[in-house]
Amino acid sequence: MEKKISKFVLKRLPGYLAYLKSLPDTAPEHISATTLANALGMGQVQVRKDLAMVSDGGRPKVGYRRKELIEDIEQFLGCDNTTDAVLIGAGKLGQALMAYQGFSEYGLNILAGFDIAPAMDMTEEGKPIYPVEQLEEYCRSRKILMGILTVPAEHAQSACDLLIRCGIKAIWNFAPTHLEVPEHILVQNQNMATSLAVLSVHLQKQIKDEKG
Amino acid sequence: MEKKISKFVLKRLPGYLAYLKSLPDTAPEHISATTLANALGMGQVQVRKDLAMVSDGGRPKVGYRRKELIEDIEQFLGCDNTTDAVLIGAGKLGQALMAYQGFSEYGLNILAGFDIAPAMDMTEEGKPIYPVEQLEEYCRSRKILMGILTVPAEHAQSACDLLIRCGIKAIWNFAPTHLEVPEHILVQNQNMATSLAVLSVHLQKQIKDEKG
DNA sequence: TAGATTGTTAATCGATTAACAATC
DNA sequence: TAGATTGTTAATCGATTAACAATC
Repeated sequence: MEKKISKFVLKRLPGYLAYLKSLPDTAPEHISATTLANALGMGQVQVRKDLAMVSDGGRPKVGYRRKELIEDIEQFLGCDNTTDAVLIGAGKLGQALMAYQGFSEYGLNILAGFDIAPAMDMTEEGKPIYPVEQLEEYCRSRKILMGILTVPAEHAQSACDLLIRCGIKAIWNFAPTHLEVPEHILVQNQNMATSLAVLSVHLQKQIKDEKG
Repeated sequence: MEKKISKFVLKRLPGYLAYLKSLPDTAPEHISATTLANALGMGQVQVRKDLAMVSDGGRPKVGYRRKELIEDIEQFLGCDNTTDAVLIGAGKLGQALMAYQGFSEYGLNILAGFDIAPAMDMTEEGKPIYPVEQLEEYCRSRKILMGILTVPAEHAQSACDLLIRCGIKAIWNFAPTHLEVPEHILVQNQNMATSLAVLSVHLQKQIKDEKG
């Protein structure tokens, strides 16, 4: 399975996975790309092509074995081996993320939070929150590669630089700012603003259409 | 400004806006697409084309008047007139979103939260949390058009249906599920799983490259 | 005028879609 | 065999990029 996969495909995979997992055990053992496409409101061909990238378990006439397909997608996405991560900025959002159980489904494990001035030394769920001074030692000793950034926009760049100094290779950025990073570091922006823009423009059009 | 804008452009606009706003008052009055592009690590041509979609204030040799450009983007994105929204699912994430100040920058105002079994009757910041039974009356009387969905995945579809019955036209979905909606309703998925997928695959590759 | 910067028109690139052949 | 479904090859579509003309 040594093909290069496009980001578009990659972003659709979690959708398939979530749907497949949501099916009850009583559901048929096999599922076709067509069925999946209809359920998710997508084109048949696209689903089939996407699945072909990560699995070769598709059999004409019957489709894919559900369990096998789930495993194939999970393996591709790396859900099977968990990634440890640290979170920087243990405010409301940061704590919400640390508390969220669902990440384990995708192989993410937030070990600890860090903050300039921790308001408490652990979350309600018992995850530790440390002062940032301890970040480097923590990351180095545990070989952490992923950092989650939930600090205010004005501190985002310096927090980002710090993470990189600590050996982090991938940053999940919740701050609404552009981050300047070296080439080999990946920043994935979880930018609320972009989603809001889409919604907002849609609503404006909707309102205008109603009037006009 | 009656052009049809692509979603790709739309999603880049908030980035420009955030950067422009982050500049201090002492910064030069004019800014060129080239400068913007370099600052955000993008192509010059793309920035120029994007800006041309929302503003005609660009002057050869000098660039855009910063303030004017900010206004133009804001007007396009509808940041100038606030959108009222309700939030359904007042758990950790829901409360974090209700508390977040930054949305007002983009014209979003979360009026109230709703929950099946509210753990409290307002957030720390003083925003009300009501039982879901009151959702319809609340939305109808205030003509709310936007709903934010922060319920667990298994309740997402029913909560979504409820929002639509209440007259909501646009849904910001934080639940990791596909939602089935009528044609005229817009669902914008703030899907953490897709971002995670991108990060995860990048890290896997990184690790493999180091070994190999 | 010369140079910087804009906006436009054409070329490239990649993703999606459509048509078809292969297979159980 | 016939039909459903897969995977592949070609066509379309749209976004990005490159080249250029226009303007201050």
